Amino acid sequence: MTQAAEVSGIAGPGGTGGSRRDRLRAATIEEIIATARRLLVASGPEAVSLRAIAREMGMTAPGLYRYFGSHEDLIRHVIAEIFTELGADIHQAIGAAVPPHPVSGEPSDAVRAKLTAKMVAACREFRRWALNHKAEFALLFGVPLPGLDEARHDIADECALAFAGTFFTLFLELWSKAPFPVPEAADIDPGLAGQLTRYRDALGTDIPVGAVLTFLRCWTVLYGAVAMEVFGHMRFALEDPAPMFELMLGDLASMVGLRYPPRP
Amino acid sequence: MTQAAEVSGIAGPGGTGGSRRDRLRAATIEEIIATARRLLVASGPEAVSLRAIAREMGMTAPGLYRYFGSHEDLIRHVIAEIFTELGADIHQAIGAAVPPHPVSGEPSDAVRAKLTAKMVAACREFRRWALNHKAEFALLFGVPLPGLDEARHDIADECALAFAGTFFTLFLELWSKAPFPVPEAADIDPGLAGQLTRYRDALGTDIPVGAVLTFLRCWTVLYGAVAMEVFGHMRFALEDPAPMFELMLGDLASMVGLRYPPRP
DNA sequence: TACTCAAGTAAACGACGTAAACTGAATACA
DNA sequence: TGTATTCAGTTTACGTCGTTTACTTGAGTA
Repeated sequence: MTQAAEVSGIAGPGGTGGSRRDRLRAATIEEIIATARRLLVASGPEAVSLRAIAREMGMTAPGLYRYFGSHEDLIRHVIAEIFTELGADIHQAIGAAVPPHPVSGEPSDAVRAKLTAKMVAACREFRRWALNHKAEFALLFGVPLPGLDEARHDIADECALAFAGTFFTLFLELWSKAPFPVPEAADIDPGLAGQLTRYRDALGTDIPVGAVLTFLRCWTVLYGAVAMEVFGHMRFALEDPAPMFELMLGDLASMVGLRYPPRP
Repeated sequence: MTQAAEVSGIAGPGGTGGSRRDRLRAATIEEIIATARRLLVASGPEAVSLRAIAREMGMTAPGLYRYFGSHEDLIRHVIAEIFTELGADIHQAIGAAVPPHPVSGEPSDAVRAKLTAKMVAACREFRRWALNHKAEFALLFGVPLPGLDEARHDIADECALAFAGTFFTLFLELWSKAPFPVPEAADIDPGLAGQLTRYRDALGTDIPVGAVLTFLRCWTVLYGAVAMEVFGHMRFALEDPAPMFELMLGDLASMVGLRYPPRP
């Protein structure tokens, strides 16, 4: 009966639009996630329902329970994939960064110019991606899915950590090639120092805790600026926050001993 | 029939729990919003459905359409009320602020100490409220309801603007009682300067656009720190971000020419 | 050839937002 | 005083959703 229905289209894919997957091959987790992402991008977060995904794949919603324990479980896998992709995207932007103009002066000036270009490229790419992928950004960096208190640890958190690593790797490069002053460990609140030490050890590096602190402060500032703009919480004052983002890049640069915009 | 059902409880409020409102009086918008808020606080944002609100009030969901055009319309009124309440809350915290210890030295030091205490109190109260009202904070400052692009202007935006006024009033006080250096108007990107001028004029003050810029940068930093913490996006590194918030208060203070923590 | 099992489907449950039609009481007007 | 209108809902219904349960089907295997 099922196959009869499948064949009953008068010829060719028939009236349903031809987007049904091959009935003789099982679906894969990757296909499901890819379909969910297409729906997310095309029609926003609330369009990513099990029924819509299944419809898009030519199957029915309960079938998806073979692959995911729940709707939320599926979404968390989507989040994980987006984190990974965004990380790679920013990684590539860092690699492609070049200083805006050749630098005269001492060799260390050239190094700093290159590092500044990388940092600016990473932050700009983060903002650019966020503004071009608002629904995805909201999923990754907006209010979390389950509850606001729950402390889970799943694949999405895993990938979030890896994503943070993208920025942290850049930060390490800044630190190693052009060290900058950071708070003394002795000057940091003991409770905070302990947490920072744990995080540093989890990262597997040996930079001072003060540097880890600086990293997190940079990340907070960057997150605030981008989230504010993407979520439209700046529209009460500003139509186009782009110039303010550039100013914030200057703040960020000075936190890591660089200068932006550079002296021409 | 309706009234018979109302009376059919064996005696007293009966089995439904006694939370039904008086059938002889019409509901009011305020009652509906208050009921929605109770549900929001008690059971999170997804619990605030028209059916649940109506149930709680002893009526049926379509009846609410007499008062609101849609579920979203109702929620936006809830948001507006929360904005107003939060503004009043912070306003009160500012009024109650006192410097941590008596200040010796010049009179201007006492003024600065008082201003610092107010600023710190306002920011701390914002964070405290956010952490104690996560669901409400998410509604106000998370990803907006309709879409991420739409530019609407309704009662919620009205109240958001008024809420910003709470912080801006404080900022004006800081500026007038202890002026601090701000960017020169000539040094600001022309496009940004134009936007800042418009916003300043809408606010009805005559402070320099550089001061408006400083205000918005402070707000961005504060928003970033609090949103990050409330949404749990810092948990990948830190369990308790409270000490980092205190550090950020120091950054904020220095942006407005104050010092925090103060020299003892 | 019969058995097992993965990968689904079909039907159903209780939620949800919303639309349309209807009802009973209060009010306005002749 | 009687009648028309309006208010404040209710009833019913539609299509959506996540999820559960029971059933089917085709492929691989003992």
